[in-house]
Amino acid sequence: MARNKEFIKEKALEGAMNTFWKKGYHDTSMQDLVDSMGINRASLYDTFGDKHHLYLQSLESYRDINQCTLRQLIENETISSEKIRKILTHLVTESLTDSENKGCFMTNATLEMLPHDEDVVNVVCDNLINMKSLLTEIIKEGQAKGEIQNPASPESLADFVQCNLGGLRILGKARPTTQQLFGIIDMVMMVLR
Amino acid sequence: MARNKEFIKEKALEGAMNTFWKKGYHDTSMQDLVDSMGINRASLYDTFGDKHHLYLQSLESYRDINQCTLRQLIENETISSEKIRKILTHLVTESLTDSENKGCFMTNATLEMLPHDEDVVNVVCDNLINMKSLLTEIIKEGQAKGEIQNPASPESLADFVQCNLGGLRILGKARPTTQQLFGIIDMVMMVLR
DNA sequence: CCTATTTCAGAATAAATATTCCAAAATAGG
DNA sequence: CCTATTTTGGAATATTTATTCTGAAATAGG
Repeated sequence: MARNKEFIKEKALEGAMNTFWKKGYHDTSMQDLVDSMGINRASLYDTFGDKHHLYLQSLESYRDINQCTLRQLIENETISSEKIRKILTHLVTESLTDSENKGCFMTNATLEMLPHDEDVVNVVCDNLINMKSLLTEIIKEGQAKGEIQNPASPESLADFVQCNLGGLRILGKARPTTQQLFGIIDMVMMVLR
Repeated sequence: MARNKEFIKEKALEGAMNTFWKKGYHDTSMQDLVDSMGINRASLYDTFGDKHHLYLQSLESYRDINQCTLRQLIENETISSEKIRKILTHLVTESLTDSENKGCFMTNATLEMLPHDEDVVNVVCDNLINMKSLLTEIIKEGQAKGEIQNPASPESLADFVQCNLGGLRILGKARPTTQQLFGIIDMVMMVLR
């Protein structure tokens, strides 16, 4: 029995996510958020809480979207090693084509907010664990089917792939060349064999 | 024919470097810098220019110190592949032992300031090029001596190692385990063979 | 010992910041 | 149509910010 919101929460959150993604936490002002979310100051505080709480919700939203995108990306691929390649290629392609070159919000958040922000630590570690278990699963399956012949443990190989995903994110920020990034992918794939 | 400075420029710059390293550019206030550098506001502006200029000098200083440390680290090692291992191990050890877990200033700067800050782009790319040529040199030498048997081009292998150095920096921030990071080193060394 | 010049200490400034407040607008249920 | 309740717009507030200014302190060279 009252007035209705004039905006869609998810749309507004998407605006916040893009701004935090592009500018990071400390360089984003509430004014930036008011602009990019397309809602009023009071509505912002009322619906999302303060800046830090909104940042957390943005990061969690990014994590969910990303996990979902990745799983969709590989669901129709039958060869396990090719699943890994698709994940790596997806990241590299994103790095090379994003005109704003924002990188990965999760990685950006890791380097900006860790180790001091406990809340962000939780989201980042949660994401890292999810990602690792996805990779481990794929690798385990690949070893069983003989598509991945490296005899190291699936966990170790997953760590290795995850390390390279992070490294590609960094290199992707610093005027990378296409061949440089795809060369690294080939090298990683060679390791899995 | 005038008053002398009451501080040592290099010492003051070291204080600034540590603060920017720990907190990043945007979360560091001039007050933080006045405190950590142990000098007066007016002296700071007079000697180092504004905040951005001071940041640049701090980053350049970090780059120089780091390059120097790395070259010293490997100068007494005769086996090329072991030089690479020493570089990787040095980074991991630093990540695991730094009580503040600051990570690498250069990597932090890359994710915080790129792609928009042209001045930082220059320092970062310069450092990346230096690092790559160091790695390439070592790998080329190792291949010639048969200590590195992977037949890929030294440049590609250098890219690969550099990618993993970056990845380790990220993983090193998020509650890593010792075995996880050293496991990745073993995997990278296995690739070089 | 002067004095020209630089450094220093901290107050002053002006802009940006995150957050709160208040009154007007909207609306769902009676 | 009321009215209780929520949302909204934007002004208000109180910090914090980077930078500049002013005048006193120090000192090297004459």
